[in-house]
Amino acid sequence: MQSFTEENYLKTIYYLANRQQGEVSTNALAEMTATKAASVTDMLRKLADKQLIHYKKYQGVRLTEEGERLALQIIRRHRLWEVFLVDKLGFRWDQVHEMAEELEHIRSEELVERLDTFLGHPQFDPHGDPIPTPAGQMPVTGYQKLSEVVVGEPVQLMGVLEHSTEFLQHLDRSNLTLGCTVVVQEVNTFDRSVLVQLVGDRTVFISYEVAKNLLVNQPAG
Amino acid sequence: MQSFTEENYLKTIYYLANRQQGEVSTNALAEMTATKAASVTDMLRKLADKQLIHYKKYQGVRLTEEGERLALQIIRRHRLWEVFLVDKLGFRWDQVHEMAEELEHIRSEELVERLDTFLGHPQFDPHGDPIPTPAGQMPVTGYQKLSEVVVGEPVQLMGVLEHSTEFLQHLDRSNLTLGCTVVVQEVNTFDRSVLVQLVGDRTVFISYEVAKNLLVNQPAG
DNA sequence: CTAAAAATTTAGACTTGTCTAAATTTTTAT
DNA sequence: ATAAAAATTTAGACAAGTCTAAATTTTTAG
Ligand SMILES: [Mn+2]
Ligand SMILES: [Mn+2]
Ligand SMILES: [Mn+2]
Ligand SMILES: [Mn+2]
Repeated sequence: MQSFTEENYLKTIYYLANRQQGEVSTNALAEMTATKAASVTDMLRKLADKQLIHYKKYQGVRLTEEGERLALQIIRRHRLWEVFLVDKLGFRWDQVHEMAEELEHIRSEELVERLDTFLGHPQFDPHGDPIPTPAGQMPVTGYQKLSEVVVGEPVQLMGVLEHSTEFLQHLDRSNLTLGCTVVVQEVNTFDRSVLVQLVGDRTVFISYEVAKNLLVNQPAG
Repeated sequence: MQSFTEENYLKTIYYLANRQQGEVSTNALAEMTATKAASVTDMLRKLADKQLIHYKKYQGVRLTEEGERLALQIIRRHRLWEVFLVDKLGFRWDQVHEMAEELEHIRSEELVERLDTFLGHPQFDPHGDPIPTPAGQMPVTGYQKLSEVVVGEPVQLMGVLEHSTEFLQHLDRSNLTLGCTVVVQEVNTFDRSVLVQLVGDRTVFISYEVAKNLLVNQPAG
């Protein structure tokens, strides 16, 4: 049984490992968890003792199989609670992350599985992130960033890489919602901003900063 | 902002104060929280510093107005989550207490109020306990114990005083569900056990140990 | 290759909530 | 009324998780 803190470290290691190559560094963890490197080192020793991470001093860290299984379980809980908060309680997608940060630590296998059933076995959370399976597998999605899409290709908005309230509210104000279809009309080489056609709606200007945080999917075909 | 531990102490003080007269003792708190008296003393000093309790050394403890408001807020959350677990997720009434012990500490005013709305503003939890108002008022119920009901009076089963899994499952096995109407047919003076007629069903034998933990209401009239 | 910079770990300390053992206060019983 | 018992508090300690400052190791640059 892990503490809240240990669970948060596991989850953070998982995220960092999946957005760089190779081992996760002490400093990266310190920044992400808003603590100091010395504190991270202490925790890494503890997680290594519990066989949840592979850890060699000065060499960075990697989850063990068991550690990854636990991390995915926590992410599953987080994302299911986010679906609950949006679908059932009517929160907006920019309001739910902090509450899910607490709810994800509620410990009961049966609670999570009943919640999953109650929600209709959703595949994605309100931000388009895939929900890991009960067995601890992360579904793979073949999404690419909107910033990499070529002119003329109709694509569907499937997810976001940035989860801050500010970013999500900015998307709302731009009428960009998950599932909507867009066509890139123009890419400015100077600042890499793009002009997109919201199918059945208006045209929207999207900065590179925003475009590189939007995930899209080619519609079938 | 209080820690989980502080919240649990406040809740426990509230419960103990409402089932005895006057001040709550250090030992009673130690037993209820499964800690030692010395630990309780330390916490009482902290809660007194925060003005959540009235505390004089050796003289027992009493909630301040603010302390009571917080205690009732926590009890409100606990009971609403229990309703959610039973009504929405389909748990049995004997399965939900432990999960609610964790869920009650999730901090978000808006979450609780949206949950309340989602559940249809329930007045009672799955054990018949009244749900405190958002403003922190505990509704009063004029229930009496089944052990005090006289022969011949039809009464309705409204709540339980004991919440253990064993007790609740025992009631299930006896076909005693909240809301059912019963008539006491016989009271054995020797052991105070009672024989009751389950209206529209069979006759059930109820020991004093069980009867004194069942709360009933006179049906209108 | 080697010295400076950067990253990481170690040492020692603090906070929260807990404990045991000892001291103190209150209650109970003769 | 007073001694014994019971309840409570104090003293000193510990584990978890954090911090700052100092020491160590690795990386980077010249
Ligand atoms: Mn989130
Ligand atoms: Mn999410
Ligand atoms: Mn309960
Ligand atoms: Mn209850």
